[in-house]
Amino acid sequence: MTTEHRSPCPISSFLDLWGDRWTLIIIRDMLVGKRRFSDLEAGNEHVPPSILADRMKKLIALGVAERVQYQDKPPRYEYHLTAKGTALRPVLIAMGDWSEEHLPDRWHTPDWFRAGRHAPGRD
Amino acid sequence: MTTEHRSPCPISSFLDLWGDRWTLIIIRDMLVGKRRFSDLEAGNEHVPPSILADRMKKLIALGVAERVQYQDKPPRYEYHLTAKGTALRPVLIAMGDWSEEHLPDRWHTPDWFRAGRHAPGRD
DNA sequence: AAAGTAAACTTTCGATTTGAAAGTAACATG
DNA sequence: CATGTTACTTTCAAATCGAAAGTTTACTTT
Repeated sequence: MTTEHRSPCPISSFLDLWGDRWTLIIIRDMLVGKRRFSDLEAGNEHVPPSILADRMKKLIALGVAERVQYQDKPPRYEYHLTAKGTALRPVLIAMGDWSEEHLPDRWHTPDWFRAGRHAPGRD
Repeated sequence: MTTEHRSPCPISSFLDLWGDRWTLIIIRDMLVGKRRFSDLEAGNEHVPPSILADRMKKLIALGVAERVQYQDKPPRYEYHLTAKGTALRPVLIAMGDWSEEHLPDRWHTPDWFRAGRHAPGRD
């Protein structure tokens, strides 16, 4: 993966990496505490598994997530965000703020998300 | 244009609208004070004119920009952001902040951009 | 022991989107 | 009257998307 940037502008560079319809939705779900492929796949927006697999490879290649084996007998894996990944939270909050103010009938961003915590029930 | 949202989540709704490689770059340049098609086309990243035309139609349809005729004799038009459009600035700033911290050798977001002003020399 | 379930993916393939290049329309200028 | 400027549109091959089905490995149920 050649991480080529269209210009040295930090905004366009951000979009070079994350400017698509799915990647930041996956990051959102990981910030909420989801770790497993099937969990991420089953979200509200139904990421196709082909796209999810592709994006997880990209996240790992960019150092934003890590793949960890969490059991042996049937080999199973889960994903964790790195600090570089959790640092994306303010961007997602800003996006949510714009939508809540300018689009009708959107959900509210929960306080635990703003505060940097997981969804209640996850840890 | 059916503005269909994948879910009522404000983050995914934001990505339904702006989740691509070009639209927010165009918004960035408009926030910087660029108004004319040729100005927007000539930016650092070189938006193809076919994409620029398509995105401007979308911005207008969504109430984020307006098209104004600024001369008659050869009919010429320019674009202005609405309040709904300028409200995207905090999202772009958050994106830039992430890139400055996590990608090497990016430009710094200028203070006048953070402060909500145009580029020096534009008004 | 055969059948079914589950997790984590991969493969296939038609449809959509992208983006480079060239073309168009309406005038202005030299 | 030839060239330039602005604001686009058209064309088309290539890349990407995404729905559906298939694969692998191992455990669980009948």
